[in-house]
Amino acid sequence: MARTTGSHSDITGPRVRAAALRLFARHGFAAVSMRQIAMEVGVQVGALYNYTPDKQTLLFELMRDHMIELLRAAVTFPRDMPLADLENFVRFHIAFHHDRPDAVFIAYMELRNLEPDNFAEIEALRGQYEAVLERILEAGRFNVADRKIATLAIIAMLTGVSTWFRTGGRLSLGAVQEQYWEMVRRMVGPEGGSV
Amino acid sequence: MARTTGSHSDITGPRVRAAALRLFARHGFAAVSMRQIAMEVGVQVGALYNYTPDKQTLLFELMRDHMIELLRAAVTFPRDMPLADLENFVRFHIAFHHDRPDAVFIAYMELRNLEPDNFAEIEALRGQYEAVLERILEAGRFNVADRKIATLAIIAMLTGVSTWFRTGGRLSLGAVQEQYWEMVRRMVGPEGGSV
DNA sequence: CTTGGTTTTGAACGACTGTTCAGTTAACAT
DNA sequence: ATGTTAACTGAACAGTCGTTCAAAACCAAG
Repeated sequence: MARTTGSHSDITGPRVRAAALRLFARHGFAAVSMRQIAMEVGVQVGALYNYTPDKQTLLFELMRDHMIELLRAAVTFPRDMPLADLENFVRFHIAFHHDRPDAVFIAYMELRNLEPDNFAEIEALRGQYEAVLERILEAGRFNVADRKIATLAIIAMLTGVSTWFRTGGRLSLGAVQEQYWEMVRRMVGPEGGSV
Repeated sequence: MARTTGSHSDITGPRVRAAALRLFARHGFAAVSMRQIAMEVGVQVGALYNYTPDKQTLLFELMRDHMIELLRAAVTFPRDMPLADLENFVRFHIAFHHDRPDAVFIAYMELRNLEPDNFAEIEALRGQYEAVLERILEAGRFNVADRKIATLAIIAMLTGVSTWFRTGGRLSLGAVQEQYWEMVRRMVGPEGGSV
């Protein structure tokens, strides 16, 4: 046997990435072997190397693609009214991360498994994403003592949702978005707030 | 050669745990080999098995000990005035986690590498810690729509500090505590707040 | 100085690791 | 129908993995 029936680059390629994403998120980059990925795809190990030069690059590209997609979606904000932009950001962050639990998990947990150059690139993208929120906080005259800290605090808080939220649980995603928006709104002080 | 001069169980034991903690935090459980740990301790691999039945248990006990210490420190709160208790909790959480960056990192990142039974035990301890904050929020009549969500949001926000805070940076730990307390105070609404 | 117990070594076990590549087969163009 | 190329197999490479264990070396007590 060699090439299997119905085998195509544009079919196997995405399947390799999907399997890697799933397994890396589930068990961690270091704990997953190339043979496990191959088995999930239904192919022999060697075939994977048609789609990635090595395991490290496979991880890096998954993270990079996720961050780029996140960033692209984030910068399309209208950027008109700061309070509305902030609300949009909060709801967007929760929804976007909820739709991609595996990618989110990897992007936050596997940084230490990246080689220095790759790490720097992902960190830069993350910085750009944080800058989106920071600019919103800057545009509105929110009552924050330190804009950078408020940015990081809000993002950490919102990202935390994906560690416990499960569809079909006590609360709908909409209800969660609502409550987090309420908390963030209060956190950044007045401006249509409670004063 | 066999036993080396000055070798003692009560010296090597802690050194094994310290090395494992450091390496697991740095590179991840799955990426660290028993031989690496042994080398850090200055001993051969086999010697490690005088101090742990296996690698998995070594990880589990590090996490369990950390969680127990965290919990013990947390339940000593006076539990008199809710607003003061909340402030104490915020400052405590930041300080405690800042003092143990490696243990914190492991406790939050290596859950998926625990076998089911071990996982359940750590999760139970985590639940108890969350309950401490939840009870504080319950005692005070804070303006939170959902107590459980507020609990998780606050803890996620506070824990996030350890991902970026470095001693000697722009802000002192005290200043960070101050700002986070301010944000939390606003987040949970009135009660000596801004209304 | 000997005995008994604790601690560590050194080597080995079988299984698994990421990666490479010649050979084989399916798909497509002519 | 034939030739070309893209996709995959199967096997091998040199290491590394967690774990076990007899033998050796140390420490303390008698």
